[in-house]
Amino acid sequence: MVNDPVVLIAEDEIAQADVLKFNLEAEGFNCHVVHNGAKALSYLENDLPDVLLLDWMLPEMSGIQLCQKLREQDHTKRLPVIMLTARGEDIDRLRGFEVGADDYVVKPYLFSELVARIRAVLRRSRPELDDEYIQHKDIKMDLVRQKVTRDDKDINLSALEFRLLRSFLAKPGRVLSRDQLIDLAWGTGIHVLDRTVDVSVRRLRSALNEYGGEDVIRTVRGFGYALDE
Amino acid sequence: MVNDPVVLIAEDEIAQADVLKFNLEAEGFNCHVVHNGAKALSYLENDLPDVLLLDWMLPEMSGIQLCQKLREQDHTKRLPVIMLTARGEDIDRLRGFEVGADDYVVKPYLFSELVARIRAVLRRSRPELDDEYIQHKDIKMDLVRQKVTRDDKDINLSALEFRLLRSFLAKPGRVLSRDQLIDLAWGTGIHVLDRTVDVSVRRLRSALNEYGGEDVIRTVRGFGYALDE
DNA sequence: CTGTGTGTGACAATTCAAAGACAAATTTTT
DNA sequence: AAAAATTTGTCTTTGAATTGTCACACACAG
Repeated sequence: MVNDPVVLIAEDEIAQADVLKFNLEAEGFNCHVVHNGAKALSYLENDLPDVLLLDWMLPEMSGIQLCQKLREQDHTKRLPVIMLTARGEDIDRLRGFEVGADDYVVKPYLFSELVARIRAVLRRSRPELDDEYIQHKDIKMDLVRQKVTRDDKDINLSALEFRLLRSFLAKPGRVLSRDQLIDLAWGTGIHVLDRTVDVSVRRLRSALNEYGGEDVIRTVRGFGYALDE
Repeated sequence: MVNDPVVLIAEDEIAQADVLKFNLEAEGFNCHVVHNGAKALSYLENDLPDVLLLDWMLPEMSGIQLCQKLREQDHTKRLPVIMLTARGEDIDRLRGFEVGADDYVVKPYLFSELVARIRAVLRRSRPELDDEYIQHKDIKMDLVRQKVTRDDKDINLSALEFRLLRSFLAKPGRVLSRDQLIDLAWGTGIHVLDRTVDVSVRRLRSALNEYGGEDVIRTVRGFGYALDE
């Protein structure tokens, strides 16, 4: 019998950490919570989790600093790290500055997506946990690699188009209003015009139909759009 | 006239409210967020959501106080309220219906459980919002897909015709006056002529009878219209 | 029959979404 | 760091569908 994967959550907001822990445990992860960088470090002296969920903003020692420190220490050098960042917090620094995170998730996140990311990171060390993807008709979406294929041919989507398609795939058939789509694909609190959704849907459509095939997105006049079933 | 159930989230922690909103929207709820009791009250002056998610600890006015206040006001008296409380916060008082919440969820909560509670409360107060389908004789209306079939053949309805038919289906057999229909299908406060209702009913009729079948809408001379039983 | 209320066809005003274009912002390449 | 390529948001135009109103025909009750 294999032990449940262990997740260390480094997050200063107690309420948020608790909700996270509770939900992840229901998904079969074993969680420990620490509320600042120092405690994370001292925890890691004794125990190595399978993955570290690291809030970008931590008191005393920021997520970046902690992450860099981890990369210096021999025993934590290969520890998988997933960063939790708020939108707008300079994500470039994450990639460009070679902080060394394995992945990052932007808040507010879809809980199911976070789980998928964790599973993906774990897959490296524990290959019995497999990849997470969504399929609908001939469209396959790999949540982790951010890749989409249709009829086994690669579809090239921008980040926004990817999130838009993901919103549709999450609830196939359901009519989503433009406002809902903005919340789901752009993010809560982001302000763009209704018409911008139309344009992005058009771009998504034409990307999906690049190699032929029927239009899978149904326009529902006066309401919004839906994925055809 | 949005179709999805509307959830008002009263929670002061922005990050937490955002994650909640994001996830609930992916489940098909339409969410609004307010960050304190006063704002919740003023929101409720104008709009009534289908359910209120209320954090026990709110700045300025606690969740309890707010809830009690809501029970005093006529228009919010029957508003379903789900309390979000931290463990240890005195749940007995909630149970002892001293406060008047319809249900409560203890933080940290399982996201899926919260969704289940919301659905349960919704089922009680507005069962038609929780259903995917409304059916009447050979007419099926799929609310989340915004599709109508009669005798399994697709019926093409405009947005207004859809809302009109939904109004009839919500109260099968009951005679609805033109004014009532205007409130239900056009929206409260919208001004159109009585005769406009007649014309829209005609259009709805002819759409429904496109592939044959009896007229299901009965004219009640001097009163209005009703769905035949 | 008569007057009120409803169905019908027609029409104009309005609303709505697709397409095309373009500039600002972002990312990638050089 | 500069240049090129891509992505993204907005605007305008265009065509089509929807919607509100009217004038007139018809139906029904008294």
